[in-house]
Amino acid sequence: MAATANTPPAQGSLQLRDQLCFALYAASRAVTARYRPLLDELGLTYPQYLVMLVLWERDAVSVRDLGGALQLESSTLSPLLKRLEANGLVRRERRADDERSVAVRLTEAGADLRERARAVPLAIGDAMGLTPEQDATAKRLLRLLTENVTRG
Amino acid sequence: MAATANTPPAQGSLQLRDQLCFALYAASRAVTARYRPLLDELGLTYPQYLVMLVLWERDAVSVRDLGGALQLESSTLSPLLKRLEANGLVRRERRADDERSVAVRLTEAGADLRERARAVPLAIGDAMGLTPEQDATAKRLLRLLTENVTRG
DNA sequence: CTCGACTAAGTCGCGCACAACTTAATCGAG
DNA sequence: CTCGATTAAGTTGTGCGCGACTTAGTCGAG
Repeated sequence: MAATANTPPAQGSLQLRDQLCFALYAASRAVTARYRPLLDELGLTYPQYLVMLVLWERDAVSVRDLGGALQLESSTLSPLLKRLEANGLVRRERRADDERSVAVRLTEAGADLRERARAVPLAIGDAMGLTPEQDATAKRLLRLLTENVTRG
Repeated sequence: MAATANTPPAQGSLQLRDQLCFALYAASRAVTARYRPLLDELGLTYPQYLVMLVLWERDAVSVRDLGGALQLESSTLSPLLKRLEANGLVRRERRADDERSVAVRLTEAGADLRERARAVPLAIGDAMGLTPEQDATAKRLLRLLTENVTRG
């Protein structure tokens, strides 16, 4: 009976609760859900918010570089950017020096949104409720995991 | 210049690389991507695989309980289960004692798939490349994070 | 210069994920 | 017993996320 309670997860267990992958999947959706009401206020979805984070750091980014930063395909980004453009937050224009490439730039409204977005990471950090050490450890492990799983 | 390299992330930074939420989002998608070729062999998507994990543990589960285990809405599960049924892996039948509830059961093919799925967690665990301690820490932190973010 | 390889962005189809809603069954206060 | 509230499952609409493919522009060997 003690075997059920305290046995460490067997290698290759098919039990849902043993699996890191599920903890990851559940946590990711839970965090996104937590963002939703805050981002609704800004008229953004979570992936749109990530794109805006990149543009607030550095304006005039190509779709390719956005994909590199966010690890997203152009087939995901193109429609998303179209929606951001329709909402008046970004403009897209072909690069003069390479007509294949498209530069995504903030509009005035897109740049202005930054101020209103400042409260978001604080609110989320607060909701996450991890100590700075836990936060750092989590980030370190998740990056290592991403690295390992992507290479391999 | 040392400030750029070694400054700890400011509270409420809008920098993408500082954010735990992005590390989580990226890791989750990277892990799912790693599963994809393995699950293609079994004719499953990743969320379908999670449903099968639950059913392999305990057969005849209601949609409600599946939702509880996986933290998914019926609006996500209903079409997913329909596809699993179309692929011959599960059956759905109304409960006699409560006609609102639907019991999801494995077909023979669904039960048989379990054997072929045994290799999957091992392969993924291997690809993740974390030590048992790192794996345990990651799970612990992700569950804590999910808990905090869900309650709050 | 030319033409085939490569690259950037975008389209299309499918399967989630979830909010808002609908339908049907059950429950429980009066 | 009855009827309003609750609950389970499903439907609809929107936005990802990605594989497979298309279109258009660039590059480089010959």
